[in-house]
Amino acid sequence: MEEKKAVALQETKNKSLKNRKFRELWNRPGYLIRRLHQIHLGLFAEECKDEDVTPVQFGMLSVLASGVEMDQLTLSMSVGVDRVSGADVIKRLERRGLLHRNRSEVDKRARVICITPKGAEFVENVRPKMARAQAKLVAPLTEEELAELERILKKLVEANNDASRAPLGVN
Amino acid sequence: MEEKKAVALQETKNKSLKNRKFRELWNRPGYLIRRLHQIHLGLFAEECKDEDVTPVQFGMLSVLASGVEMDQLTLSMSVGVDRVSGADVIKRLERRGLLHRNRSEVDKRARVICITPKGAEFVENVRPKMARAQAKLVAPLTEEELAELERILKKLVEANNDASRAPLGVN
DNA sequence: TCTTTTTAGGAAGTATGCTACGTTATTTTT
DNA sequence: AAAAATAACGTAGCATACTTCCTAAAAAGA
Repeated sequence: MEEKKAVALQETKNKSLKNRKFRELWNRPGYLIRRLHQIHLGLFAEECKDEDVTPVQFGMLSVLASGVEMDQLTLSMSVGVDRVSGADVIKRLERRGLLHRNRSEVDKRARVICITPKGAEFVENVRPKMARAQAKLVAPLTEEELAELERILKKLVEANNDASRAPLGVN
Repeated sequence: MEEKKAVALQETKNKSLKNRKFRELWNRPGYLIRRLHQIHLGLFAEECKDEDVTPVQFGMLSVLASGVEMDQLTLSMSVGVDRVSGADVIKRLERRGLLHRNRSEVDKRARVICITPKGAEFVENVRPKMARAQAKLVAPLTEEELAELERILKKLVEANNDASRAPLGVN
């Protein structure tokens, strides 16, 4: 009983501690992550302004660039967006002639997505620009900090994967 | 001349190293950050499903909750979104009666935003849920890892602030 | 004072990223 | 084989988050 009380008290303490800690926007991890996401979008857009492409669009194309074919859902999941968002992105990429959406012979519900030669060329063209955006994003860090950041981010994404609305590896 | 050549060679090496490093989605910091951002949105939505509020909406309200008044631009910048996105969010919050948009007497262009009693109550109601979402997001980390993550994120956001499309402290 | 520039906001357009609902096709269960 | 569950996709709707172009007001400079 005594122990239980002590635990409850400790939990209350932790809770109010966290409430205090997260009181300012600047101390909320979620806020910092949102800001960094915005910054990456900005850097990516700047590097790729001639190509007019977004990180998600490039992500999809670079998955397809190895020559694999897959349905819309698999493709969406492999870049970590939900089915509907993915379908939108795919539609826009099709409109630009960077990929094909073929009806599957095996499964009449599915659309099989494959990259076009134009799309493959596009990927190789954009890849160095994407890499520059990534490099700029983490440029302020030392090598040790970058390694630590990547380790922690991967840990968080792996551990919380099911909390996302577009969890990976579900299908 | 020899030195210049060496430097150029080194740069080429670094570049191809980075190209190789960022080849897989999973090793792109921008990708990991986007995923973690999604995860936070998911956790926040889960905690606040009864209230139907987003992190940005809550961010705005919690800035206003101290009783300050400000124009739309200042408010938008203080939570790190651009003018237009901010105006949209403010419109929705006004529709729900959580804040007022009054024409400024001093500057006839500006709208002065202030929180309503209902809005203030809302903030206090939601604050613990927001804190729980933050806590869940970083729950997989040790205290040392959390401290390191926050330090690195702040460093990145500060250093890259101007790269964002909604830089802070500009106005 | 008058002109120029800057600033606050509105409106329209686009992309990402969801939820919810419906349709059709496939798979599983009975 | 028929019924039920599941799965892939489509459509509609909403929120965030930008861009660009516009108007009107304020500030700065000549």
